[in-house]
Amino acid sequence: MTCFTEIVTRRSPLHADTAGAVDALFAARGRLTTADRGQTLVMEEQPIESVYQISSGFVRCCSYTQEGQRQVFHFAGPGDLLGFPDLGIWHFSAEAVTDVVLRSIKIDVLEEAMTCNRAMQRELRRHCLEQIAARERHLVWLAYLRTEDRLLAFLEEFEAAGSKRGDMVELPMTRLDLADHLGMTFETVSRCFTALKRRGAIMMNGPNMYALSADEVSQEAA
Amino acid sequence: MTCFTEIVTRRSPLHADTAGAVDALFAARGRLTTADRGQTLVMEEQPIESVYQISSGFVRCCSYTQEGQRQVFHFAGPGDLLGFPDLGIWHFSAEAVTDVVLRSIKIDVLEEAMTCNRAMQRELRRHCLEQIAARERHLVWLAYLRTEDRLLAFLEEFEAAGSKRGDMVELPMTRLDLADHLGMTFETVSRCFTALKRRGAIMMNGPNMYALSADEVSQEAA
DNA sequence: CGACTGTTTGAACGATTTCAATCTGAGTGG
DNA sequence: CCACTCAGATTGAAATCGTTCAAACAGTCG
Repeated sequence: MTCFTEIVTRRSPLHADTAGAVDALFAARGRLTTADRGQTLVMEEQPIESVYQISSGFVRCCSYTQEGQRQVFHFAGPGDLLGFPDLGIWHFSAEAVTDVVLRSIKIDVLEEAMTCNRAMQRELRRHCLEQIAARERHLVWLAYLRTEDRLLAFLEEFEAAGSKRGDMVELPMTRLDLADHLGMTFETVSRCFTALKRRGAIMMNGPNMYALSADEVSQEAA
Repeated sequence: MTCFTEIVTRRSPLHADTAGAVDALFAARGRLTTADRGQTLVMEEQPIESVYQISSGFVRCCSYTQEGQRQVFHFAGPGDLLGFPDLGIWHFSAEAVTDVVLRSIKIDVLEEAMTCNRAMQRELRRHCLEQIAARERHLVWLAYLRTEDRLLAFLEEFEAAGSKRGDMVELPMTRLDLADHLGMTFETVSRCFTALKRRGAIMMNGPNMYALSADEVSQEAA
């Protein structure tokens, strides 16, 4: 119906039954905006004026400690929403990992659209729940997986999120971005890629294209 | 007004302006229930029939990996809510860390109360946002803090959450509970307590009563 | 062809886990 | 009242994993 066919593939199964109301709102009232690689879209603590849906490209959602260390919570891609459970101020910064195209709508347009719209409220609530679930999965990775398996878990989730092109998946982010997401140094990320290749868990074509090997995936299923 | 004076102290500042609607609902329609230490209140994946507010005692919210490892996301105490952003099924297990008293209300009573009640909807949304923020703080601890500071960060947050009694704070949970929360082994938790004592960051009275030392707190403020 | 950014690799060091032993306090039964 | 038991807590020593610091490599843009 709309032009979001490939976009919706990044959504979690949770959204399957209700997805649509928010997409429709962005399709109807979203203003197209662009941002260059490296540009900061929104900053933590700033007041929210608009909320966004990514059309193409990738964004890292992150925050910084007093010591200047960066924690990347999420790499948002096509179809993903930015700013949703937030009230009043952004609770993270969003920075373009690649050139990005997004649709924006004013926050009061969204709030108004949500009033008395049970479907949209429910969609928002599911979105919050999925955010929490994602953070908790992430927490388990950091707490229990050694670095190599942590990276593999990420690669699997990233592929499953729908970023597959043909038989290989392209990583839009650098080793340092991954390191700040996975709680390790970029050297360790690099070493883990090497180890996963050697172990036969993945194949790579250059530093940014990978494919999970079939037996590794079925191992996970078992 | 109600009997929740000391309970509300565990709430985050975020709630300050809107807190009340949900508390009032629990006060009016909540059924008192009890659970013994060790008892599982709700299990991950099970359908939600009721949601809860803790009156007294502590509960650990956690999930288990296939390998049986446990990740404790949150220790919920007096005033805290259980089951809120969830839709349909519990997304974590809740187990009593101490004997617990809680109020429960049927899920459809809550859903009905939320309909057309903007204040309650807003309160729920803030609650979701606070949950996400808490998970993200937690993620930063695991990614960037070494074990000793991770434990200290927890002790500070736990005291700030309002569990202070007199000048000492009582820890209701075991070293293993803490370990599964902080992503380390219980031996390391124990060693960290010893190190923090030696460093002068905390004082202890038995293994479960602690007080943060004043200069350590002001260090954090600086 | 440099210059630059991002990636890979090596070696020494340090932090945390693992495995094992010991200690403490609360509750129980004689 | 005391010895016994048991769960939880503490401590030690060796082994492992990840970081740090340093150097080399690759691809891209002027």
